Amino acid sequence: MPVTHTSFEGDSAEAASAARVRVLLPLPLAGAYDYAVPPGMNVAAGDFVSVPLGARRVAGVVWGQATDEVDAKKVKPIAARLAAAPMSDELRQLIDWVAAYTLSAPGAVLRMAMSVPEALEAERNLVGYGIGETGRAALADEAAKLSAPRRRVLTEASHAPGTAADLARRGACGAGVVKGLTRAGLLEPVELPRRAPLEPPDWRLPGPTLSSAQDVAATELLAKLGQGFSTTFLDGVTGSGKTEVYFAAIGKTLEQGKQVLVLLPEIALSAQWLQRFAQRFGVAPAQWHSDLGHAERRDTWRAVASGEARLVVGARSALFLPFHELGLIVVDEEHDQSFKQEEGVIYHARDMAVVRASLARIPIVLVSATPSVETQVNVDEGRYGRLHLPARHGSARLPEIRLLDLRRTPPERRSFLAPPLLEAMRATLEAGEQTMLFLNRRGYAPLTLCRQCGFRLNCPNCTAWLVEHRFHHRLQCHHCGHAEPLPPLCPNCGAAGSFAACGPGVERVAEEVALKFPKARAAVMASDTLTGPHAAAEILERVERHDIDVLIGTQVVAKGHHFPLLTLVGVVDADLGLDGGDLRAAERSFQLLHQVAGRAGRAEQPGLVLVQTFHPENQVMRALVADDRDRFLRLQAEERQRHGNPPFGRLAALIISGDSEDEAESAARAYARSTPHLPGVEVFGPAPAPLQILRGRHRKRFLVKARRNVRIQQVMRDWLARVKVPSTVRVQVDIDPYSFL
DNA sequence: AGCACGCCGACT
DNA sequence: GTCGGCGTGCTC
Repeated sequence: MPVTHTSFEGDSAEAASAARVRVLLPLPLAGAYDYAVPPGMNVAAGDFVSVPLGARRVAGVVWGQATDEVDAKKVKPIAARLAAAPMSDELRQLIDWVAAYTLSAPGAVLRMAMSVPEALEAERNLVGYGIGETGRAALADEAAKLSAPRRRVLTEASHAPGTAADLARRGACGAGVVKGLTRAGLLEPVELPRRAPLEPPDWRLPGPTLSSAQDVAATELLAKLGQGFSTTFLDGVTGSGKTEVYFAAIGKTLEQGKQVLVLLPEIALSAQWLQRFAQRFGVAPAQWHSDLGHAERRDTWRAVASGEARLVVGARSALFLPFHELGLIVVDEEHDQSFKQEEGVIYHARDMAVVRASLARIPIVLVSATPSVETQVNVDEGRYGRLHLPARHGSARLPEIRLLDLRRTPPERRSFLAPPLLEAMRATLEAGEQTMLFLNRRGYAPLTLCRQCGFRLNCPNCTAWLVEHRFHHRLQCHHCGHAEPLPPLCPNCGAAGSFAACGPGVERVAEEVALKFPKARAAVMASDTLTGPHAAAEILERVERHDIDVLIGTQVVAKGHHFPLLTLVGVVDADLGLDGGDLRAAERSFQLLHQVAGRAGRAEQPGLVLVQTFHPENQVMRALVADDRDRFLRLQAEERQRHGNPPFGRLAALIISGDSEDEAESAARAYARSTPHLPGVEVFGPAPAPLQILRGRHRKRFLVKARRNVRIQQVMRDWLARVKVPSTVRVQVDIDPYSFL
């Protein structure tokens, strides 16, 4: 093949363009840019390159053959080909796919796959010092004149080389001694690896004995490995042993020499999963999440690209890691909303994981005890397979769930726990057992108002109330992070001491518990009272040791963790998630409450769950009490079908925001004038967004609803192209919106 | 995303 | 008289 400067195929007929390639840059540009391949350089699609862009140099990826459309005068040569292993075809296809699906710039998607630019540079080893021939001779020669520090350092170096600082520390002397020894030729510079190599997970370790149901499921799952793309929903309640089933598939995939990706929500809080993995495979897995340090990120990215990391467990962004030999993807807690990224490139990691698996021609397993309606419908319609695990004999039985109708048994004034719940708590305490109170609301009170004039304390940047946090002595906005001290006087009427807290948050429930059960040891667990994963682990340990009688928490307490003495769960306000025009509100409530309820009880003694609600007749409450998930899902699916909602129809949101109400309003009018009128497409709006002002920006929303067979991306693209708005106006498209704020 | 170019307020 | 604010627009 006449490879002038590139190694693309079929370029013999266009020798001129053969020297030009498209390079995708990790920037939100409309498309890839063309660059000339300098003589002597050889590049292929997927190669990482460094290219000039304006005055700077940017790393990018060769995306393909260039056309000759761009003026030759503009085209600059590639500066260098980078050492990193080229990006796989599969990952490049995923990036294009996600960009097209979400209506994002391809470069913006690429940026997620190139989140650590330093990882592209060749791995540099550390300069260290080891003992040389002369040094060894000097050390062996008793008569040699060696100072005590020099002798200590040489002895240390003879055991193992190290960096200058390392040897000085081990020899208990200054760095000058190492320097001197090097100058004298007794120590010689050597290259040291920058970090210890990753231990691969050991799939040979014997797993636990599987129950017959687990064994059947595992066998079926194993049969799918290496057989191309398939999607399997692994269905089972907590304690049914789902994890062991997919661990079997992981072991087999590792044995076949393939890499594995496990996506988890909120990885920072799942120390328990890591522990389980380590128990099963002998080592901690490589991790990928937002609180990794810089060096750790770089090393992990490289280890994935080089194939050193055989398994990665990560949050949604791990989806864009540069695997080359991916053999299996697992999405645990597939229903969890945190898989939906709501900023920047707006995408759903579970759905895009299915796309990656399909492009890579590998199996993917979605795991949940309370599947999303989307997944359930995909199973019903035969697109996804299903493996079901019944609750295991001898495992925790489902607790008894009882509704407390707050209209019939209201709590006392200024109190939030109804008498039957207080009574159950008293009995639980007396029995020496533990209670968990669940309220999905951080802080002390969601609203603070002035009793004199009725003024409500609002966020200056958002259309939202400020939430009082007594723990931090502040008022906080839960949308933009604004925080301020509680003002001494009412900012509106100047009254002193007139503030009244309205409604409960976890801190206020804790106050009530302290008041009514002064002897009980209580603790609050919410995302803002925890300083990190360690803090969470510490509280859970205290619960385990029975240093805590009552644990009060937000949804961070809903996941995992079985405490044998935890026999009572109280849901303080089960109606919290029900309102709002969100089509997934009921589903989300069910998932959360089901998960919370699962915290109560143990094998010998099933627990009790008391659910405080004003709507005992609500579908969610009835499904909870009857423990009838499948019927609930069926009803939800039917309702979505009746209204043409996803997955039976398609939704897209258009969010317009500007610095002023006027700006947002006039931009919204411009879009309204060009609203698409197409068969099977309905447009709602413009409406002020429920959060009219968010982070100081005024917002308007359109909602587009289309029949399933409509290419909604094309509809949105055309609409956007018809309208011109000032550049200060931001226009975001959210395909398959989950949040309606 | 950077970075430069470009027109209006407080300083040497 | 300049230094510098960040609005606007481009980068193959």
